[in-house]
Amino acid sequence: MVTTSEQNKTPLLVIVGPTASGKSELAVKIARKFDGEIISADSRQIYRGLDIGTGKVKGVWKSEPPGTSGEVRERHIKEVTKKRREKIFLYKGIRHHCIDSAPVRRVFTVADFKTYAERAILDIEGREKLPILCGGTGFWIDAVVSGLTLPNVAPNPVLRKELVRKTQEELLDMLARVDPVRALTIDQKNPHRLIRAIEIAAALGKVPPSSREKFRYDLLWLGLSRPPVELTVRIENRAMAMVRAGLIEEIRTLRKRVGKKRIRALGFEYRAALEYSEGEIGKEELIGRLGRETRQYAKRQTTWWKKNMDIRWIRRDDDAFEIVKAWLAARKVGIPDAW
RNA sequence: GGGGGUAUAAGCUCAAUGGCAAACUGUGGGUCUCCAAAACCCAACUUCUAGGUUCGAAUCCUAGUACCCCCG
Repeated sequence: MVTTSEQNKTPLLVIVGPTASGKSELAVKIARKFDGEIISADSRQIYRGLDIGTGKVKGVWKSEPPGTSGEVRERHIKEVTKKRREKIFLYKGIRHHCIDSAPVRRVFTVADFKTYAERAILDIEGREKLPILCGGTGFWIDAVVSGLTLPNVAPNPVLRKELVRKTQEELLDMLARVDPVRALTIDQKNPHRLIRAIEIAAALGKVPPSSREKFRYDLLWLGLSRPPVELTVRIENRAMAMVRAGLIEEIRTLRKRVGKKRIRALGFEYRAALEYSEGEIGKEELIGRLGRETRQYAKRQTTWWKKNMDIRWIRRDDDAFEIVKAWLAARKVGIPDAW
């Protein structure tokens, strides 16, 4: 039997698609069929308390039955006692990772996600299950699967506070002085990026060149696409469903825990819902905005994935099953490149 | 019936001493080394209608149309 390099790598199924395309449900179906676990790649479902506005699946937290996790027995008794009631997030019987992993108050970054997701993949691999990375945040997915190396510089709130007061020109000047190379390649009118680059340069002297690690995974990219009209309808329905499901109540609960500024940073649904709960806009406008802004977002997502030629776009669940089946079979036999 | 006012992009708010018709929202396309549902970039579409004055009109003049206000 031919052993290919692909076989030595961890298999990783990646499922992408615009919001409201139904990729979460597809991922669950695939997980059930092929014995997998899901890693959510969603920059906001990572937070506890953001459920309705993020379209989080209605899973439940359950204590892991004793003995399920092999490593638990290996641990020292004391530690076992402390950690014995490890909780897992289950939806339709499928374990989900990277959901409810951080408090809203904290800012969870791509770098954090990369760490968490990689740990989850190892964990799933240890249980000999198929890891399925599924979500709408393209940047987060790429950071994990394409091995994007992020400079090891944590956000510096003190420096940022100082920098946000500066104009875009001043920021560009500052960056040009410390790192003229990066100043040329950067999105020069984008204050966010300028601040981040200055922050990195302040810590490391200059911004390291963008680099990619070697591929560690044997990837299968699946993209769930919908005809534009159908997606629009799904998005409109989703907007109304969100309000009906209690988006406003969710905002009120959040308001007790964090300030308005933080809520606004949690995405357009939360910005709009906040304005509604403050009486600044009516219900009709709220729903209208949710629909419109979701459509715009879906477009940005599509733009992100457009250039990724590895994605196999499918429309029906059955097509996805076929492709996954063939991929797994090929791995077993050792066909180097089934596609 | 008489008097006064307003009219600028698909929409809304609305800018332009008689001198290249802007901004906002939306729409379409795009960017991406740590808040990425974020932030940013590019593009297309406009002066109510018809005349007149002028080298040149969104702007000044005349008439019309629509809407608003006041007096009958």
